[in-house]
Amino acid sequence: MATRKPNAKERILETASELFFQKGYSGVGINEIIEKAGTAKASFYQHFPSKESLCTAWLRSIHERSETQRAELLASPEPPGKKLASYFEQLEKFLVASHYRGCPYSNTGAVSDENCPGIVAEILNHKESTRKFLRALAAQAIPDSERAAEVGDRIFLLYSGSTSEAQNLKQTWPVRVARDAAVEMLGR
Amino acid sequence: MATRKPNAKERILETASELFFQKGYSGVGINEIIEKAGTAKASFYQHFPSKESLCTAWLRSIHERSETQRAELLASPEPPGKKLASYFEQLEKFLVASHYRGCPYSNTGAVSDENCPGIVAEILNHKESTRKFLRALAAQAIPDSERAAEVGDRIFLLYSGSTSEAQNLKQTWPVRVARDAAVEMLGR
DNA sequence: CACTTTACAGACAAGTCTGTCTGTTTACAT
DNA sequence: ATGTAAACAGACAGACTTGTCTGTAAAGTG
Repeated sequence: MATRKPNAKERILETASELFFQKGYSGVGINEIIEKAGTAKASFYQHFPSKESLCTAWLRSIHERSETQRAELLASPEPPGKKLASYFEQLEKFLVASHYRGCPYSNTGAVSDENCPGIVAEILNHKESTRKFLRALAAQAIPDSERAAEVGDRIFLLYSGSTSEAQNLKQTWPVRVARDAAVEMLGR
Repeated sequence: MATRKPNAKERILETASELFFQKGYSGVGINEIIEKAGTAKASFYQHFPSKESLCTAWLRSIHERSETQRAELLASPEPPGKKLASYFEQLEKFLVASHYRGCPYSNTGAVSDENCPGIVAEILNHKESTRKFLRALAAQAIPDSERAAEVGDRIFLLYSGSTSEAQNLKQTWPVRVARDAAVEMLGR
């Protein structure tokens, strides 16, 4: 027995991604992760120096995925209003599929101590990146660049608020309300 | 020694309020609470059957405080736009004073398990109450009641999003951006 | 075949957590 | 003054936490 399976690191990261997202960073322990990933504890600490570093690896991986999605959307030839609407509709699908677990970054930030600089930095990076994306999308519809930045920021807040409240209320109306408000903002 | 101080329950609740808010529900233990409150563990469990019940008592107490503030604001004779602006400015002061700890309800909801029905109910209650308040405030400026409800919901999302992102970014601009957007929404 | 990398199993340390329990002391009201 | 309620101190149980350590087994490479 003890059949050695390769790619322990990948298995750990995938399992941890699922668990961190569904149960929150502080709600999951190393023991549960390695048990569900089918690895030994020594294998874990060979690849990750600490639980926090596993967390930052997770946040970074989902950040990269969303970055490519956003780049594709920005480059798409559809009208900006339609792209924005479909961005919110993507969010709605994501929230329903994940049982309204909300934003992984905000959730993690709500529990991680101040003495977790790596995690805090990852959250900051992702949030600023989201803001930048929405400003760029707004700029595709609004010529005045100063006004576009302002509208982009407003949409950023609607996006964040709808994610958070859909999580709290376990309902989808916040996302639809935010989508309509955001699209209206673009349309002038 | 062992000078018996009365009002152990109050001291516990006050201490826990401070700690839960600053460090998050899952980041604070019973031992820390009773130590800082200067009570014995037995005294704690005489007043609260569990940590969760202490948490719901905390959430309820701050909910009641904000309810009276909102009732006063709704009844004030100032124009609705001004009231809304000052509601956001209150939020900004609160966030700065608390070192950007964000919304106690959302923060608690991000970590409490699904098997904490009392906490979940308290969050739901507060959030629905906030939504109702903002709908009522919007109705004071918008005659069409259906449109007022829609605008109230949008402001609710701006309010939530600005709180959340001010926490993540540790900056105040989200609150000011949300305030301006919200006031504009009322003004037509 | 020999060597190195990778993963395995699992005990262990040192600390945390919630909650229970026993017993003592203080304050107050009758 | 006597009974009762509330608060005290603190040991204890049992489970959990992160991280370390020792040793072994399997796979790939020269």
